[in-house]
Amino acid sequence: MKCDFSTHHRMSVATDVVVLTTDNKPLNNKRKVAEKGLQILLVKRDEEPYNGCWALPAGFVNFDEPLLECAKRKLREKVGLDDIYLEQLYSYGDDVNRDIRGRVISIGYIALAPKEKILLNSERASKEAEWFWIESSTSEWEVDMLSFISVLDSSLKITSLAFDHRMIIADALNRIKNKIMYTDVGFHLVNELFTVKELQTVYELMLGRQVQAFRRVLNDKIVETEHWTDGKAHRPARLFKQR
Amino acid sequence: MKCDFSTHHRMSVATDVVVLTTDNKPLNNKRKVAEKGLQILLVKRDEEPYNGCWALPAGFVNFDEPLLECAKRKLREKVGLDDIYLEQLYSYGDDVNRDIRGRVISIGYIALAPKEKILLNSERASKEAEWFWIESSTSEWEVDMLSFISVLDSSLKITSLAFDHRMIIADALNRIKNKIMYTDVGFHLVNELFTVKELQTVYELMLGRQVQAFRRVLNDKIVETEHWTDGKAHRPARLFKQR
DNA sequence: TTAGTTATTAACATATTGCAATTAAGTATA
DNA sequence: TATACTTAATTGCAATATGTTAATAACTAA
Repeated sequence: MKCDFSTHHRMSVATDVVVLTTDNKPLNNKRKVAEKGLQILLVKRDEEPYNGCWALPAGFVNFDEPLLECAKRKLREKVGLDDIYLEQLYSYGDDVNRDIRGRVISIGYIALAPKEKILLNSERASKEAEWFWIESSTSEWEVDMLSFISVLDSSLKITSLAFDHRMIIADALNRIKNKIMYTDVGFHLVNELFTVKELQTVYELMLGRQVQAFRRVLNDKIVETEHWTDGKAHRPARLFKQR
Repeated sequence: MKCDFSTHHRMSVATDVVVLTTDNKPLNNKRKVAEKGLQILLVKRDEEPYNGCWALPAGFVNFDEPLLECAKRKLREKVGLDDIYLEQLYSYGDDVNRDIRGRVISIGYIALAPKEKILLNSERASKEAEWFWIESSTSEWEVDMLSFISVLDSSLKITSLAFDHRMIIADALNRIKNKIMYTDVGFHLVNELFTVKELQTVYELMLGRQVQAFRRVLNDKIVETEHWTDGKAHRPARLFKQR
């Protein structure tokens, strides 16, 4: 059977971006230590379906637009982000009814950046965009175990996200978890200059476990600089950069 | 700017499948040992563009068809394969002109199977499908270094493949290479019962290097059976199965 | 019987990692 | 100023994993 290149098989293609970063959690009464946590950027939808629901920054790919360019554009338009690390995650299109409006194939992307870099552009961000803490009750990033808690209002806990975005987020977290020890993706979540502790925290948050002798393990991926954290507290730490 | 769900952004979506297996290479005059090699299944196109060129088994996704189902269907239709391991690879759509006919997003898939399993269905295979040896002059699967040599006619060496299929193949090989030591994908390339040597060969072909003390490394992934290779040559080898 | 081939295990060196202790350099406070 | 406290960074040791080589086992072929 010849395949005719007509319109009968045309469908909509969208990109969905999982924007991840880390930040200091609010100080716990019991412990004075500034614990770090994982954050994800979500936007509140203002149209059907899922109107009012929180969702990943997403949008349709224009007919003459590269996929990656669409992901970048949506980050620019919806949350004012630019020049951020992006990698393709997975394509979602096995459930033909994943979007009630019609057949939509969605290309998932992962975006990573240190919080400082993102804050620079935050004034341009949409008012409907907000950071949420990512929590998981297991060391695995399982769909059922994921929860999202508002950074601004800890009483706001999202249990349902638009479309299949919960699954996309779980896939993104597992992707990073699986490759962080074997690749250099972790460096996208710290500044150009970073302390060993900062980088270690990123790795441990993604892995959901501690990493022993981190300095030794990462030794050939990082290089000392002559800069130090300013000594406002305790012993100053040496700043490193990626080799 | 609201996104209108009309037809202006609709495009064609296709699946491209990289079918990989291993087989015995023809006996070399100098060495009697039956060396193994990697093979890929390609089909000869019978329509424009790239009419007459070799290409990956591929085709357009129907409007109401899951992506994975489309990949399965194309393997059935074009090369008579069924019940074969399939995993999604990557989606190709950054070059808006990758198909001269219009905007086409292609979802790449990887299919793996031992040659014996594939041969069972070979009678149903298209006459225009053929296995090719995959060679690389480096230990990396680089696009420039890949070459494809016909299994049936060693003088037939493909230097150009249809569309961006050469890149898709390189991506597929690197994907398997990167995950074979940390996952169980390698088992899809051997039979249910296999010798240590057979599994080791699969790993070494994908990695492009030797793996020392393979039995020890894979020890917790395999389990002994009471079956042995039939003693037609030399010492019989114990057959294992996946744990 | 002996040499040749493949399979399998073992022995040893080296590399990596988990774990715990130690030293270093700052702050806070009595 | 002395002491306790906090964080940073290094070191030592045990346990595990891997690279390398050798030894042993089971069969074929001459």
